[in-house]
Amino acid sequence: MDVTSFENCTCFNLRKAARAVTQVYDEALKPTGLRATQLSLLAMISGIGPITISELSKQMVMDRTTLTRNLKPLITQNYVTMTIGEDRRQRSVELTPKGRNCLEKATTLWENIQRDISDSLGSKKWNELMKSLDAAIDTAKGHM
Amino acid sequence: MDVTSFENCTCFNLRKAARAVTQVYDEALKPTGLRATQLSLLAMISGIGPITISELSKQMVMDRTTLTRNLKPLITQNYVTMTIGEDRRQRSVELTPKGRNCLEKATTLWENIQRDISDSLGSKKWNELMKSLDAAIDTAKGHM
DNA sequence: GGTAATTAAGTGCATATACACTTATTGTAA
DNA sequence: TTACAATAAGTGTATATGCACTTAATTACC
Repeated sequence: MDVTSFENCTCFNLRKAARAVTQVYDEALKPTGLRATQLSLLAMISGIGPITISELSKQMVMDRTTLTRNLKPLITQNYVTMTIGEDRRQRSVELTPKGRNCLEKATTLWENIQRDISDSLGSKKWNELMKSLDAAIDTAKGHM
Repeated sequence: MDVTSFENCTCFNLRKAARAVTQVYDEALKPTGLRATQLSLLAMISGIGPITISELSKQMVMDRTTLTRNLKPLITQNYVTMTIGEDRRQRSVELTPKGRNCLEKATTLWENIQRDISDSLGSKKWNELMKSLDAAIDTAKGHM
């Protein structure tokens, strides 16, 4: 494959795939009112919360200011609380019971679409995709 | 690998990788004033233009309304022209000489970062990534 | 030829993304 | 202890993304 052909742009193809797959996940998650990114956030906070904005942004590989804004609708809907930490510069982010409940309900739908997509891809190709993405993220981090 | 573990969410990992890689490409393209998405658009229009909005949006796997908005800054900067087609519902999109010139200059920078990233990944892993992304896009399209 | 269905594109709204800059707080060194 | 450096987070601005709805033009059917 020709690396220097525009149609093989790593960035373009990653974004294209992200757009396509996000639409499928968003559609599947519609009954929950959550977008794919929001579910990722709830799941991440559930797994490692209480956590600060900066730390969470590192875990998500997401700009800190992007994270702040992505948290906003989740806080408005009372899925997440943001409180001032011991170090008063920090903010501590945590799931509410309502957020945990929403996450639990969304998990079923997520599992369905996640399995659906990985089945369609086939186990081998899905594993390759996951490994390739991890490698791409590592490589990109090395260039930042 | 466990398909039903949140950290292996296909959508989350695709978006995460897209974020990380986009930042690297955007940084590399800074001297041109183009973002990665804008360069993709110029390159695509250059390759297949003149083309209608709907057709271009299909090629980009990008929502038509997203495309309209992404074209705006390129039109403002006079890199792209949008004219009314024979069928007056359609818009015909095309590169200007200025746009072609900008694309040409950006191509060198793009080739550098594209090669840099694929070299870091290694030829084998990069090829796997490209193939996996293509497969993911096809699978997603099948679910839309 | 006229009306209904179809098609092409735009707008309103909301989220997603990140850089540059600012504000508030904490740590450090003279 | 005070002044400066470092750290955590928010805001302004601009692009990126797509759904729901609207407008304009063409096609199809009678």
